[in-house]
Amino acid sequence: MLDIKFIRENKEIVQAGAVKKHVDIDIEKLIALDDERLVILKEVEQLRTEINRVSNDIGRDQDSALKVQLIEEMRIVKDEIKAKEEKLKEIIVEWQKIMLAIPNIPSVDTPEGPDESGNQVIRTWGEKTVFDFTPKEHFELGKDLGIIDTETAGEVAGSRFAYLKGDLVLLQFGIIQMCLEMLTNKETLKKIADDAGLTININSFIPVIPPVFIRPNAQLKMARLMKPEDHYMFPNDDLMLIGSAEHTLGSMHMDKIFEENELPVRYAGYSTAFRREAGTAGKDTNGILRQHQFDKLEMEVFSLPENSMQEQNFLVAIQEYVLKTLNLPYQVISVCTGDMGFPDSRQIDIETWMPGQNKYRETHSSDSTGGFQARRLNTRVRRSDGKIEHVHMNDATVVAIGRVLIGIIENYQQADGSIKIPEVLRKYMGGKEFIK
RNA sequence: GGAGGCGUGGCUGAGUGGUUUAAAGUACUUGUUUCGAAAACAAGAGUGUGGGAAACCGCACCGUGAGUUCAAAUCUCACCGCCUCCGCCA
Repeated sequence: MLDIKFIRENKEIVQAGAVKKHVDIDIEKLIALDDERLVILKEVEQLRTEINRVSNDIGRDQDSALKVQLIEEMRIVKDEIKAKEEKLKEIIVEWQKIMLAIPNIPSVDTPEGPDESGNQVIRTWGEKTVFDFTPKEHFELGKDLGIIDTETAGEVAGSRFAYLKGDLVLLQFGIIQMCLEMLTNKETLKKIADDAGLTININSFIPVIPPVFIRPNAQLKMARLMKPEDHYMFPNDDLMLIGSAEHTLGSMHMDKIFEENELPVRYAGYSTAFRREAGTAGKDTNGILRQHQFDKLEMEVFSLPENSMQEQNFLVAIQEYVLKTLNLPYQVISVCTGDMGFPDSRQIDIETWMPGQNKYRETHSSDSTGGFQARRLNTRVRRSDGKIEHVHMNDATVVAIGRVLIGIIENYQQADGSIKIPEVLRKYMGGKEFIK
């Protein structure tokens, strides 16, 4: 959510931002409603002042005849307030509807574009893996090795589910373990920041296993995956399944105030993510690229406003460090206005080279939301001079399990159909060199 | 799932319808004192919102939402959360 004062003073910027994001909003209507809101608010407050003043007199007064008369008068004022408040309520309902529908404004360095075709490659790293045979896709390798079983999962749970088995499971937990060690090691974090040319406060990440259920009310404040059909809903319990750990990490501090010296607060949340994938029927149906259920390690950072841009650069540097450590070729993408998330001011994605498909596929995302989510969540910081303002929030993938596994399977595949285990992960797999 | 209790500012905690502008303590900020600190003493200070250049003024906020009343932290109802006990359970 944006600040109504900011909207009033910068309506051209807000309108232009929405147009770039292809979101329809009616700012003129909002401002007209807001004018009306302020007028009635003032009237209600004036009437209330009168009631407060007279009621105090009534409590103090001993003259019972006068009392009866004043009470009678106040009864009329009360009815007047009631009528005005009802009107006010109607206006606020309409007002909020528009406020919630206004997207965050894209940063100046965000490329403009209609959809993902407008995304720009910022940089690439690593050479595309070279094979002296024709590389296969992950689902074929996975099936032959008995480590991915989508057929049984299809019968048991339906499409877009899978059984991951054997060494692939050990590989998953090895990756997670490696990443958690990295995120809780100040020296490693400092090295990553230094290499990226960032001078930032190195608070290590706090590992979290968050709830996978969330109240729709809290989810609305995160402003993420907003269409109801994107989520698994449990109306009997007023709950929904999260689409990312971000949903329950970001809402951890709603209605809370940080002290300036606590920030940045960084979390690394490990959870299963659930997505209905409505409207993607027929897309990426093979294997584990696009699943209803996948595990993910996600970063969520609360920072001072002036540091949030650096913070996003840091998160991207961490993502690149992970891929470099695994020696997976990738490209970094600046996501354009037509493709970026509703609450984002700047979105950076990373696409990892998938030789089986012969293309880069999205494996990481990094969202800078500025104060947009924090305003909805009412998450603030008390500065050292006592002033209170909204924090800035960043979230970013460390590893999305299905997709990073595909990256390893396809890039590390051997002519005989086995998969070489990246050296850094072998210590988590009993020293094993190959999955075969 | 059943029974009981509780929810007040950063924290502790008083307040059961009307000079309550939410007591007091603590933590916090500033000052006095000191070579410096501690201690002591003094003063200041909640959040949001509307108006104002500012000083300041108004309104709202005691888990959330409705209601009763001239007047609600206080009474009523619903919901949420926490605690204790019982039941069930990895």
